[in-house]
Amino acid sequence: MPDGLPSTDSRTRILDAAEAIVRSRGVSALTLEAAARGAGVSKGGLLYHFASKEALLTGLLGRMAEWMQHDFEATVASQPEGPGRVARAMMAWAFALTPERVHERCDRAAAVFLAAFHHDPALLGPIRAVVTRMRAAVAADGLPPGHGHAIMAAGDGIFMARLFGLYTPTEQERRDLHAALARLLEPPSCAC
Amino acid sequence: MPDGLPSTDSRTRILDAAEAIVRSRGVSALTLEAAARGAGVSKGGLLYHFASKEALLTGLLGRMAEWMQHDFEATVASQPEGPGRVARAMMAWAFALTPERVHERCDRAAAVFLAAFHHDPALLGPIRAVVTRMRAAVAADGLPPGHGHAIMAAGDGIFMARLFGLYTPTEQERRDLHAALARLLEPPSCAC
DNA sequence: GTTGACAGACCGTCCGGTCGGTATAGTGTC
DNA sequence: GACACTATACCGACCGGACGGTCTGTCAAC
Repeated sequence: MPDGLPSTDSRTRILDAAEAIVRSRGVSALTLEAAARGAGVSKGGLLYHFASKEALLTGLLGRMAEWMQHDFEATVASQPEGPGRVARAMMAWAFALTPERVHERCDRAAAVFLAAFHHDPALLGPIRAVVTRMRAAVAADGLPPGHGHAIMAAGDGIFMARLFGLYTPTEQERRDLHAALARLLEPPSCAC
Repeated sequence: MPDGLPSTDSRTRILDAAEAIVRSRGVSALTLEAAARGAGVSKGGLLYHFASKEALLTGLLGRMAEWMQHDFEATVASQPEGPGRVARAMMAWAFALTPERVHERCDRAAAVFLAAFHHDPALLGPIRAVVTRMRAAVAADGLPPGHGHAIMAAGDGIFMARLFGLYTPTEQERRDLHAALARLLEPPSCAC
């Protein structure tokens, strides 16, 4: 056959299909049969690769945790060294100039989050580990205490807004938000 | 009979029980039977008051939206007038001195959020309306653009962290976070 | 002929929702 | 005040469908 889209291995296709289902039709639509159909395999085929629904979700989360870790590290590495480096990376991560990529990542993460959390909150363990590492990196960033965490919390907040579809900031609002948070990267105002 | 705890009306008891189930055992444990048992009525009794599961969730959300609106307005009213009043209220709301009350509200909101969202994201409509009003109030607050929204986003972020159990800031971290965000309430630093 | 990679019929359970019933309180009416 | 009727609040057996998971079968490749 001519190599088309389904040339990737079944495992990956199943994970992609599961993610797509949650994104488009919600957590409650993620059934084994639906994921199998989306990946072009039968239910039995899916269960051959993932022995249970929990295994499927674990696979989804593992992939995402790994990707988060790598992507975050890469973003930090792309920032110039010096105090606030990690915080700047955080802002670049959350407010990158190309919103499409941010939204893509955001939506995928949201889908995996919700699906795993609904099945069993304990499944979020790998994500918690990544977040803990991020928080540690932010805290040891050379900024005054709390500043990095404030930026991170704000990033989480707009993530959540998107997760639940609470609101979508306009481009201008995003820029203003970015500018406001950037103040936290500067040294505290002098007392003049 | 001596008026004891179950003196409240069944409707309220059912809503309370549903909330409690989601908080203690997760969204997937919220079944009509479980909620009925928790409220001390039968499944038929529950369905007498809430004709469907969706009606139950709508009731839960309506109650919470109403409470959010009232509580937020009261917090704003408790702040001194002037620029940044709404933003200060936001901070007081998210970082009140008594974490127990914040956590209580936070956990209840989280439970309702998740349950409704899982059933049908469209159910969050009333919450979206409240959030939209809050954002409008924050934007017309007299602060430089973006500053209020940054504070609000940070509050949302720590809410989400608690929602998913990602991390729990220590008391010191909360104070530092508060101090950092408080900088956004001050006029931008002078250029000295 | 053995193994890896599936297919798909089937089963048990669970859950939302229906429905016929019941106890109690209130209301008209003679 | 006895009786019929109605409405409210609730009970719980039952149904139908969906879903996770099992199991047997298939089939090409080595």
